[in-house]
Amino acid sequence: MFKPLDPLLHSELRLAVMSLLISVQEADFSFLKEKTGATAGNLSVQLNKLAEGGYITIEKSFKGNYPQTTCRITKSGIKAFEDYVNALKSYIGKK
Amino acid sequence: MFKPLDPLLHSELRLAVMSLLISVQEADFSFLKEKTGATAGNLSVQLNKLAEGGYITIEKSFKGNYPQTTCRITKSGIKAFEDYVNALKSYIGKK
DNA sequence: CTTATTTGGTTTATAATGTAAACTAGTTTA
DNA sequence: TAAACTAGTTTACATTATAAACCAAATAAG
Repeated sequence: MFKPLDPLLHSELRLAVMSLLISVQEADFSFLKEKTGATAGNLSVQLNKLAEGGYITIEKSFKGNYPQTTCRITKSGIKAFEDYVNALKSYIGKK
Repeated sequence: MFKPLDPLLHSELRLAVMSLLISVQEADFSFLKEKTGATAGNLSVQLNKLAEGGYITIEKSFKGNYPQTTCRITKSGIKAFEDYVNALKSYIGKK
């Protein structure tokens, strides 16, 4: 009847991040912060959860003098996102 | 960019309940429990939250000797569900 | 210079949420 | 009449989400 919803994706902020990363393939912390409107603290926590789950990679480097955190979605992240969307359709109907 | 997701609906079990009530218009506790696979305790809590939010009504009666809890979706519940689905599309793309 | 402000975050404390287990109240079956 | 079942509710705990506080360094202002 209802497919289970991956709890790692069933979160507004994490879902927004994944949605962005699917379309851009690479994004830094500030970009994600601006696009999602999240606070830095919350974003930091949620990015780490996605990374722990293997859905994204987090790479730290420097851009000029400032530190920079770059996120990319992984193969398994793309798969998980697609599965999540399909599961959702069992709840909301696939219009 | 991303529309906010109604937190009252952004819950696996509450979403499943709303999904069922949209299609059947009326359902008793046992029916919802069976279809969602939820535990009775969890279902009880989540139904009350939906009722507090005005998304469903809960009516208590007796069916034979047994107590019976009947749920119906409200106008505002239908609206909220539709809004939620539309908001979701800003995250997952409207395939 | 040196102090304030900004960038780019992380850590931590608290509030909100979700869930199962335990409980209530009564009914049916053996 | 005792065990098991229906139909839930309450409660306690674990998980999650979020903002506030913090940190380190860079830049800007006086």
